[in-house]
Amino acid sequence: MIDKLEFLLALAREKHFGRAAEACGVTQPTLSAGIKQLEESFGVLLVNRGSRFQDFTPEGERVLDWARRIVGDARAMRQEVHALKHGLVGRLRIAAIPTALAMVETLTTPYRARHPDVQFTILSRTSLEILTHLENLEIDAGLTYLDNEPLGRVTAVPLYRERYRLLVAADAPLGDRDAVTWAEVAKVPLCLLTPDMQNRRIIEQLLRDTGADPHITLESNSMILLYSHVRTGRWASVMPQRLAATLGLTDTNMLRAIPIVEPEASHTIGLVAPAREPMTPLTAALVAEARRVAPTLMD
Amino acid sequence: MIDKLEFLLALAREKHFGRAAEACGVTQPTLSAGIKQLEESFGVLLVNRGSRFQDFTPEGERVLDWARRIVGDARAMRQEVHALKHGLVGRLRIAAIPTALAMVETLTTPYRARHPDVQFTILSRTSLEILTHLENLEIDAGLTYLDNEPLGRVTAVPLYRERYRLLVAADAPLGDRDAVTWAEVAKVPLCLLTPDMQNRRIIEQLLRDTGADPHITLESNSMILLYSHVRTGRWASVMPQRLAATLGLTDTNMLRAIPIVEPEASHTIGLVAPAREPMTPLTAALVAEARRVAPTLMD
DNA sequence: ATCATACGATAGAAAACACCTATCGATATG
DNA sequence: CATATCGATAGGTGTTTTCTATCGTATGAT
Repeated sequence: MIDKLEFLLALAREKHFGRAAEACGVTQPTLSAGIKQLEESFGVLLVNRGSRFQDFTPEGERVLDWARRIVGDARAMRQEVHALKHGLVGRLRIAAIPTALAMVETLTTPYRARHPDVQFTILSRTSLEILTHLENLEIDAGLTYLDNEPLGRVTAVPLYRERYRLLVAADAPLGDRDAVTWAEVAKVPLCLLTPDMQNRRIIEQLLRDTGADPHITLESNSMILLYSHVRTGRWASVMPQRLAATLGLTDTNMLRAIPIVEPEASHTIGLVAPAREPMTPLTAALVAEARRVAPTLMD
Repeated sequence: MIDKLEFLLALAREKHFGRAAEACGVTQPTLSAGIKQLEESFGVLLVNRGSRFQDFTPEGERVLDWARRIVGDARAMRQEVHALKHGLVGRLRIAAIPTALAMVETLTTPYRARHPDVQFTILSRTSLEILTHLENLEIDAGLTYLDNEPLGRVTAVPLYRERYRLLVAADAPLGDRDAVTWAEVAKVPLCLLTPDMQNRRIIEQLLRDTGADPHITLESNSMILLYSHVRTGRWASVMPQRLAATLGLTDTNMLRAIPIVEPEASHTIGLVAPAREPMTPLTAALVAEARRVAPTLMD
């Protein structure tokens, strides 16, 4: 039964019987049969298919919702029992938005000190991807914006507030200022993340709110790429202050990190984890760690 | 997997492999094998047994906790999908403490008007039994005291407050009074419920608090039995006012229902249901009904 | 229109699994 | 010490699961 529900979850992820089967480690007929068995046991069609996967029926969506919960609970149960015997062992899968990647360390370092046998997989993802991956049980926790898009069924722990700075060479236009307005920033050619990133959309919105039409010279989904450009002092960018500090971009002779005002925008970033009660022990420990370090990060 | 968890739940209920197997509709070796498979899959012993069932290991208790949730969710899922197709159909299992039995009608009657295809099984149980049966998924909801013993993981809807009256013949001692004190009641021989009922313990405590040693002439776990005795006018009892009214005991020529004061004791009675989110559709509808009628019952 | 391709359903065989009956061994009970 | 009770074990049987191979259909390209 639970295996069949896993089939259904895989199908929801992959939207493709063959790939879903592969993800589950079974052949396509096996997965097809599994889905059909679910349908027969419920007496309802769950998947609309016409020679290929189309989508889920309303009933299918409901079952999917339950399946996420039941499968998640089953995994949490296994993990908890295992932890009772062997302590906290396993792999924690975390996803973070690019601008928060540098902050993951503030969680993982103390976590590892407490639980040295836990391994980490940390992925760079968009805020939307983080939420869907949380839903699909593909990650255990995420680091993302808490106050913008609706989060869904998650527990959130606020960690810090993202405030924006203009990173620019000291001898470039605006480079001598103690503060700049968004209207002024909008006139400078910028390196930013790609538009699928919420950070980019936030910044672009702030720029547009001034009435200007911002000019994005260079965009990338990789912070390393933006970093390497900005560090030369020949490119400007808008970055969260804390991130720029972590990257050492505020300490160079060439570069200045200038507070941007009017409005003094900020967004809360925090840890999100599935709203399961109780959580898996690994995740619970991460949330505990987050609550512990949050006071040292929030202002 | 889920079937095995059901085995475990049955074993927790019956504390006996053979009876648990019978309850699950399988033979004892099958159930034994199922438990053993769970143990092997977790790599931990779940049940302490030495030639017979003893108890659950700590790990077993944890698994049991998860099993309750997972099995409950699986059932809720089935019911919800079924309800999507066929509307609210099925059987609602309710347990109520004896003094609340007469109030069940205030929920079931409007419920049935809304959902005529739902059948009911209503059992008379002690407040403790109600809570364990809720835990074990043997009932869908209960009617019991909300403000005395700890309730556990349930959602509670207060329905009404139980206040106490002395039921006594008009020509008996105290029969002419407009109000009596608990101290006075303590001197009258009474018919009450058996001591496993919380109502009995509540009333007896109130009587003892006066310093007296109450005299219980007759006790029973059946309200019908108490009713038939009290109705003759030859026996006295202490009953919740609302119950006495429902039974018509306050309208006879012979009998009087006298408010008991000093202290003016009262206890909240309400609907309890498993704290599952979302609930099964049948249970959710019952809780909704309770919230609807509560204002008409509470004072 | 025709062909090629991708996708999911179906058929049939082999393997795995679950469940049963019968029985054993151990431990309480008289 | 005899007996009954309980749960584990053994062995056999029927079902279920899963595999490989193939089919039918829709889609897209030529």
